[in-house]
Amino acid sequence: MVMTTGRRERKKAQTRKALADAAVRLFAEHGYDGVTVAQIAEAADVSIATLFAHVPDGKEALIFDDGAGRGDRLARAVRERPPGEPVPRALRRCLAAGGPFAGDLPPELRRKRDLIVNTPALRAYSRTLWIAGEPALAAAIAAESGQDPSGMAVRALARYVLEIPELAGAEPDPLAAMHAIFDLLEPGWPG
Amino acid sequence: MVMTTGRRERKKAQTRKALADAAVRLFAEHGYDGVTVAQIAEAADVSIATLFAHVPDGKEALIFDDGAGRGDRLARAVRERPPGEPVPRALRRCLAAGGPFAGDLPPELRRKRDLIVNTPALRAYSRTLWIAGEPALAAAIAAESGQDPSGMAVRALARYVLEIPELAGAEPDPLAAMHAIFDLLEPGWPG
DNA sequence: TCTAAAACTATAGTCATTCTGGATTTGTCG
DNA sequence: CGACAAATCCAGAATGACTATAGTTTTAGA
Repeated sequence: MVMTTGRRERKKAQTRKALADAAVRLFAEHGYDGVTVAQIAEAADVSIATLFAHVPDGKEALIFDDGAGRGDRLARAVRERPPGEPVPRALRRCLAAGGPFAGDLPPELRRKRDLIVNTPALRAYSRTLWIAGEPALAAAIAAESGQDPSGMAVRALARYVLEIPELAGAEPDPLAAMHAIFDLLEPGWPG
Repeated sequence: MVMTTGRRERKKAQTRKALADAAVRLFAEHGYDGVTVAQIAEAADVSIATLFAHVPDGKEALIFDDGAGRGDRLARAVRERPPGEPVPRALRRCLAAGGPFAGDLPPELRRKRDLIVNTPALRAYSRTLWIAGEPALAAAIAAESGQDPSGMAVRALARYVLEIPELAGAEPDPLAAMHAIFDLLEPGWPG
């Protein structure tokens, strides 16, 4: 019996959000290295042990409370794209919509995005979140082009696409940079 | 006056090597996480403070004593390739010669390579060493194709090439995997 | 209400890394 | 040679992330 809306789950999500909010605020104020996990736990009014129970992946994971499913979104975009649309175009669309490429964000999210882009530890962790979706994306691409999902060509393609945010995110014009990379990858695209 | 062969430099290199040797041996015996830097310092007969003076980048950097210049080798391979040879072919040759792709290595080096490939922390650090050569490789590629060295297309190309070792290094046939990736990148290659 | 799982906490570790402050060694120059 | 400055070394303490333990509170569900 999975009661997804029990008080327990609600409190859990609430605490997780309090931790993420405290982390974003404090990081923005004092910088990532200028804040200790003890201070974040204090600000969220929980013990350090509880903090790590909620965020087992550690300090860098604190601000990423909105699920890890970044890479998986791309796989879904491929699978559910309009019929006839080429795979790379679907990927361009999906990438452009989120992550570092979205044009106008609420100031709160913009601050968070800048924080990630400008903090090496957070950028690196963000990359691992994206890359975790590699098998899913490789499977989706392979299904469309009739290739082996574990073959190197498909795997590399998935990896290269998933690394675009980190590669283009810090450019003056991230969106243009993203398209430039796709223009590079598309000629070799299978199928 | 830079006396490159003074006793000081010699002792320094000697200690650095002792640390690297002790680290490789202990890591191979007990695994990366099964060894503390204190044990490595002990085995090399130096204090912990001295260990960090020799290896400021920390535990992962211990076994990489042979200069960081991996990525730079690729840039040189491009610049000094035989006249008329396409850039990608020169890169294939250079990559195939070293890193995880070399066929027959002395058992000592093979053990070290397996250690790196099978240890996430070491693999990640190895990647940062490769990637550090991105600007140099991008400059070399740009010079050949008459493009802007800081343009996204060239930068992405350099990055993607430098990530081949991490991407293909763990495959059953690393060399074949490497060539598969180049077959993917070459159609979009500029110039 | 009763019970067992889940969540919370304080406390005490372990480990990597940095800092401090002083000793020792080495290159150089008079 | 002998002294001086720089580089090197070291013990020891401190910081900070993270883990392990063991006991307390809260909640879900019968």
